Amino acid sequence: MLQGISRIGPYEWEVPIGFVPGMRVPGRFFLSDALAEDLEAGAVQQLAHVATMPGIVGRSLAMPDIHWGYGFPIGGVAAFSLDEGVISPGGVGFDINCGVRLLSTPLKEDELVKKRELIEHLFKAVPTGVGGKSTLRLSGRSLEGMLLEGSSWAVHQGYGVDEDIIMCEQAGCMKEADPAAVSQKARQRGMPQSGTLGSGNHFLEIQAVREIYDTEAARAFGVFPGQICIMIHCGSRGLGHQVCTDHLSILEAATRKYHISLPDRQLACAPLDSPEGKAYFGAMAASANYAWANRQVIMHYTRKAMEEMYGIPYKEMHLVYDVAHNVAKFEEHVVGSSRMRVCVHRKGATRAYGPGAPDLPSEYASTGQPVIIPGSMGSPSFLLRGTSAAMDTTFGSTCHGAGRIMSRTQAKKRVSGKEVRESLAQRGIIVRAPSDMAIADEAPGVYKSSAEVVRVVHEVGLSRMVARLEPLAVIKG
DNA sequence: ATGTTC
Repeated sequence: MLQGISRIGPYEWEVPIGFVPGMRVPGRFFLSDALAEDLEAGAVQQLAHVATMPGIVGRSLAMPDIHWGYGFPIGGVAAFSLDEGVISPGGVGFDINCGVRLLSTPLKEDELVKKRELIEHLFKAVPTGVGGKSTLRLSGRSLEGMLLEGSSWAVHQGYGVDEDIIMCEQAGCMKEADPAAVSQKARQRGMPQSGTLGSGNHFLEIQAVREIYDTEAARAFGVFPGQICIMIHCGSRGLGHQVCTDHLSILEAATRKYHISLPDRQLACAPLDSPEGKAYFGAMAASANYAWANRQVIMHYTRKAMEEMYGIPYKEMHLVYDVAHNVAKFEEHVVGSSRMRVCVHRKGATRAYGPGAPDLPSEYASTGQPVIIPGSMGSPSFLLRGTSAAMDTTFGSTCHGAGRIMSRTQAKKRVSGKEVRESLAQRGIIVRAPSDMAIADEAPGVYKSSAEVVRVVHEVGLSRMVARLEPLAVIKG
C-alpha cells in the first residue's frame, strides 16, 4: 500500500489529513487485498484532493471500484455542507445520471426460446451506438417535459405504467431541474437521442437469476431462482455530456471569482448558493431527468418486445428498481453528532439507503433499497440491498460496478472484438453490437471482477447481497 | 461517458 495510508480494518483504509496539503477531512476507501494490487496511486491522490474542497464534511470516500477519473476518482463519494460547500461537475462525471435498472419477468430460463430472435428484435427496437438516433420525433415541448419531469414524463407519454415511477430512486425526478440552464447545443444533441442506448459500457442484457443469497429481500424485490430479468444500463447521452462541458468552463471561471484554491483545476466548483453553482445544479438535475426518461423509454421497447415474442402481458414485467451512478443530490445525513442537509456527490457510486430510510417505496421499507450492480460483459451482475451501515459511514452509498483496469485505447489495441464475441458465444452468451470494435474495449479482462467488488461492500456491510444474475444475451452500444 | 481530437 502507498506510503502514508493506514489500514484500519480487513477492507478499510484511511488517508490521513496531511497526505496532501490542505485536506480539511480525512479520506477513507474500501478494498480487499486482491483489489489493492490494482489500486492506482493517482486515484488515491484524487480522493485526497477532494478532501481539500470547501465545505466538505465527514470524509472523502471511495468505494472498492475506485479508479482514476476526471478530477474526482470514479467510485468517489463526497458530501458538502449547504452554507460553506460547493458543487463540482467533476464530482458527478460527464455522463450525468448514468444508471441501471432491472426489469423482472415471469419467464423462467428454460422458457427463453428464440433467444437469437429476441436479441435481434431488441437490437432493432433500441437504437444503439455512438450517435445512435432515436425513432421518437420529439418536439421542443417534449424535451422540456423530459428535462422537468424525468420518468413520469415518459410514463405519461405511454412508455410505462404508474408503478414504474416510484420504483426509481427519487421517483425518477429531481425537482430542482432548471431547463433554462441547459444550452441550445445540449438540447440539439439530446433531441434526437431519447430512447437510445449509447456506447461504451452501456448495455441491455438478458439475464437469468442463478443464486439467491437473501430469501426475504429477494421475495420483496420479486426475484426468484431461474427467472429471466433484463438489465438496462445507460445515461444522459450527448445532452448530459454537453451540460458537463458547458458548465465546467463556467465553473472554472467561478472558481477564480470566488477565490477557491484547488490542487487540480479539474475540481472546478462553485459555492452551492452562488448563481453559477445553482445553474450547474439545475442543468445537472435536468440531465438526470432526461436519463431517467431515457431508461424508461428503453424499458418500454423491451417490454413490447417481450410481449410480442412470448405473449407476456406488459404489466407482468415489473421494474425492480432504477439506480443512479453519477449524480449530486441534497440529502439529510448524520455528520458527527448532528443531522444535517448536505449535497452528496456520487461519481461511479450507488445510493444504498437502508431499512426505514426516506424515499423508499413501501415494498422496500423493511429491506432497504435494491442496489443493482452491473457486471462487465460476460460476467455476473448482482442485486443487493442498502443498509444502515451505509447510512452511518458512506452517506448511504456503495459501489457501482466492476471498475476499469485497461483503458479503452489499450483494449482496442490488444483485444480482438471478434475473438471476444466468439468465446462468449461458446459459453452460450450472445453479444449483439454495431461492430466488433465496440466489443473489444468492453471485453472481460479489461475490468476488475464485479464479484470481488461486491464481496467487499457485502463484507464491510455497505450493502448486502441478495441475488446473482448471469448474462444470456447482451446488446452493446 | 462523448457528433470517441472544437
